[in-house]
Amino acid sequence: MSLPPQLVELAQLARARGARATPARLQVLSALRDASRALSHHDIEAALSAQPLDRVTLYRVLDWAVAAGLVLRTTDENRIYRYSLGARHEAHAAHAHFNCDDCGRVFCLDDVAPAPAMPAGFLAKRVDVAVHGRCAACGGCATHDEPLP
Amino acid sequence: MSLPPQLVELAQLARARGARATPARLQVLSALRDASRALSHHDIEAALSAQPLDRVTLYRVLDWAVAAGLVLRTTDENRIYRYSLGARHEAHAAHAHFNCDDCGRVFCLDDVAPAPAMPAGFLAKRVDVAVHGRCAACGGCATHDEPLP
DNA sequence: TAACGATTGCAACGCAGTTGCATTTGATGT
DNA sequence: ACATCAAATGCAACTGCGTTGCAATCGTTA
Repeated sequence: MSLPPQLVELAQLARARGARATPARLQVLSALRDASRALSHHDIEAALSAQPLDRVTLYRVLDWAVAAGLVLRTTDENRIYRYSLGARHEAHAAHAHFNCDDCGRVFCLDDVAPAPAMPAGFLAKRVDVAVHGRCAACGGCATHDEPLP
Repeated sequence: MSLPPQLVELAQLARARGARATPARLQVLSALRDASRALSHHDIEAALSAQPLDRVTLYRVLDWAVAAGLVLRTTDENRIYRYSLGARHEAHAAHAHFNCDDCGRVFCLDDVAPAPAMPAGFLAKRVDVAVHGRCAACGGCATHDEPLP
């Protein structure tokens, strides 16, 4: 069983996490990698329509990928999960994300924003910073494209 | 049909917005006012179990209250709406919220955090800062939880 | 108080995500 | 190459939040 070249890398990713490199996983990861935006469950189903995947299997593959740290899951404004390939962000005391309004992708920002001042008596445990705008790939400010993280 | 004193104020609120001061609305607003935390649909149903309200009516009352700016609706980590009595916050270029992990209430922070540094080519349009922790009413500073580093 | 339109209750629906279980299959040891 | 077995899949049915359509009811205003 020789794998298409664009999938061997993904297969290694899966196996490196102690999981099987199944067609379902490779197809889903591949679809996410090729996507120009963060995909919903429906989007992925549509992208894989050539080789249909069971709804439940897709959910389980996505759960696995998120747990394995291969995929980032976000909740959009309509309370729908959207998935994008990307590194896991460990639980930080503070972390910052960039959400592209155009393609929906999520980027982890290296820079950690300082916590705003708290009113008296308030205890801040974690600060989530979500920056919304346009990423470089979508022409944020008409400069050079940056490679994806 | 005289109104209990604790409801007349709410009735005026409703009528001031061109809406009828119906029992359903007064009960829901009253429950939210008395709550020590942000309530989900279920929480409110439970709080009104003495005088049951149709599920749909509750959804519609809440939709109305949110649209009228009487109630703040947030989505919790499980993609469930939670409602709390409070003023509507208009769209800012940047705004900061404090979410209490204990009571679930949401507070608007006056202080606006500066945007973190953007990678080249990224355009930041809006920065949402969500601080999670414990509010003063829940004893934020009286605990031994680790503060931010 | 009568009338009208806003509001409610009911029933049925839609959709995202989950669970249980029998079957299949990728990786491993021989 | 082949047998093995836990991991992964597919199917079916289910849960739970939220919505829609419509007829009946009720708050407000004249």
